[in-house]
Amino acid sequence: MRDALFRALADPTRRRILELLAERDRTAGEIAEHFPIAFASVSHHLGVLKGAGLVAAEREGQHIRYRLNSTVFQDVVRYLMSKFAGGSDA
Amino acid sequence: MRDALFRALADPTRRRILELLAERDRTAGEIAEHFPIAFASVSHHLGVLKGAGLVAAEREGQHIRYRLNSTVFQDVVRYLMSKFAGGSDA
DNA sequence: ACAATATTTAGACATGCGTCTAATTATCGG
DNA sequence: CCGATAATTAGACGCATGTCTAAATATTGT
Repeated sequence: MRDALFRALADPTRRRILELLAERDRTAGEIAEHFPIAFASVSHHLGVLKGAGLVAAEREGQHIRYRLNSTVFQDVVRYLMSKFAGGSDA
Repeated sequence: MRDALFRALADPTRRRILELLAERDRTAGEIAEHFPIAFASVSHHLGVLKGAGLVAAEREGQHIRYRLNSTVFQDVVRYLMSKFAGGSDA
């Protein structure tokens, strides 16, 4: 579970997708436009992010709209701070 | 740079190593004892962690002592909070 | 200098992962 | 129902990565 999370964060394209979704919710197509790779590849990345719980998807007519799940990020932050950040600004 | 960081965090063995080092500094041998994999494999992981700046190594006689670099963790936390944590407990 | 201990490096191997194209599913409008 | 658009799924391919064994390097003690 935490494993899927960190593995999902390991890819730069996926992190960029997350940043885009942090600005605002977007459809799969809108996201894909931002990358030079094939549509299907972006779709694959979205699946990985969804599997890790980092994003949620909802169909909206012809489109599928993705949104960030910021709760999971807070979990990651808590994990990192509690284990490693070692007290200074944590 | 951030890439190496997140890639380093993606492996569960490496995260476990970091947790061990969060408790206290340890030599490569002490770390390796905690894992069922070959000594050389642990050494490889230590190299990855070092490459990502997450740990530092210092020779100490026959041994090499590893310690956590908590500054880098704070950077990760800051990145995650600023971009994604979206305000609640962040 | 030599043997023993600690650790890394080299090379090989299997599996995982990101990417692609092609095919499939789903929804909307006429 | 059909054609067009949006998105995912399937299958293939190459490269990255985690693991192993064996060899190399470094340090200590005799």
